[in-house]
Amino acid sequence: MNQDSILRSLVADNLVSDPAGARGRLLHEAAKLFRDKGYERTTVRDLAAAVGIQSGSLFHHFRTKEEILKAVMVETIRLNTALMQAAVDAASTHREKLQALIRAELESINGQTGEAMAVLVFEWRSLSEESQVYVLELRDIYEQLWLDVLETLRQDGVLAADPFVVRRMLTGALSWTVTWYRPDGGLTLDDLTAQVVAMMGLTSL
Amino acid sequence: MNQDSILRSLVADNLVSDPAGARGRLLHEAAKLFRDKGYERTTVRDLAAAVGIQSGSLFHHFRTKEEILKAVMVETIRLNTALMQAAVDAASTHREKLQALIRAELESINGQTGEAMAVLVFEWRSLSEESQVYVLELRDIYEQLWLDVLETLRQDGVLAADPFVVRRMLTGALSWTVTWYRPDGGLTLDDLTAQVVAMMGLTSL
DNA sequence: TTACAAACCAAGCGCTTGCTTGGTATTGTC
DNA sequence: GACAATACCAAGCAAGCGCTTGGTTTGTAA
Repeated sequence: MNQDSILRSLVADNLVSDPAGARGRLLHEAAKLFRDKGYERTTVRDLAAAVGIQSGSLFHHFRTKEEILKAVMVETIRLNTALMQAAVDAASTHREKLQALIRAELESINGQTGEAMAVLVFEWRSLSEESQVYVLELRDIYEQLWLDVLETLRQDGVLAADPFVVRRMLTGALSWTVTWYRPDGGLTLDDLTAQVVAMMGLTSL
Repeated sequence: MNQDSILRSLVADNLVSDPAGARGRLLHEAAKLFRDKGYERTTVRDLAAAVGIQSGSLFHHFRTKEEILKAVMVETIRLNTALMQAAVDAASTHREKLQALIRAELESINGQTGEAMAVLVFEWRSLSEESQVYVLELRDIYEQLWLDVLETLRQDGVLAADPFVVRRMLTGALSWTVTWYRPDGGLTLDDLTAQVVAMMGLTSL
């Protein structure tokens, strides 16, 4: 299962919009705008212009502006949960599984889905409370993947800290890369992954 | 130099507003509102109401709404730079200096200045570009403190990763605590500091 | 060709926003 | 007690916002 086939499978199940379709294109542009300007500063006119339609026409596809934000977040989580699951499954040892997770999350944050991931981190408060509840449930599945792997490492005696705390620290550390990491800065994602592993004192893979 | 005397000294030098004064109170309330609702969602009417005046009266103290955001950020950085400097100076060994920095930053993020620190992290994009440049300069001083300490640890052979990358990872990890850490959750800030140190494999202090 | 729904446009409504204005209390100073 | 500076209020303006409306085009299938 490579990344493309995972995406296609999700599209087929209607869990993620086809990036080539009208809805998918809008969500992609919306993610870009939301990341660059913030949700509040992005107007429905901006969103409409980005896909070449009138602002009013947006409301044919989405009932409210917030529904667009929610869709961006929901689809991003769905895609990334699937990608993470695949990354874990592909790795064999516990340490490799962690490394695979770190690498995959860095990829999510700084690669194709980067805009949407940044939105997930920084535009959380712009979601209505009920949407937050829904998105949070999806996120729990995603988080459990991490916690399971970290727990095994703890039992192996490789990790000294609490898995729960470690995961939250890693969430922050990895999310934050979106604010400073640039692929063309002489540091590849593999390098970055290695740095994180080194920082945790787990270099001896 | 305890925290209170540091604050008083900054107030005396007019680098930070007196928390008891009109301006200081407004900035404190603004930080709270900006954190809770976001800068864009907070109206000048909200800000005025929080200190019991009319919205128009705000513009007697600040020329624009954005100037309020900028002031919150600038004063927070000034205060925290001084606090960090004191924390480093008070510690003796290299490891203790790092631990002191971590502890101090956790305190900043989750203690008294927590609202303002959260604003600094999450409302960055709402600053005008020229304000960003100014705030960034202040931040560099602050960051240099960290880099110096991390570099010594690297030379000691205790830290395997690049100080620059480590600092950025720590920035993310520590900032992120604002989204999940609650002092009443059975985990003290000392515990949390210990967890971070443990996560970095530096437990043997 | 006809029928019908999905996709879209042009216009604008009602409301909220940041900020301005002209004037009135309050405070500090000699 | 005079006088200015400071702090504030009450009212509202211009612009921009999310979203609605009524009508037109486009795509699809019999």
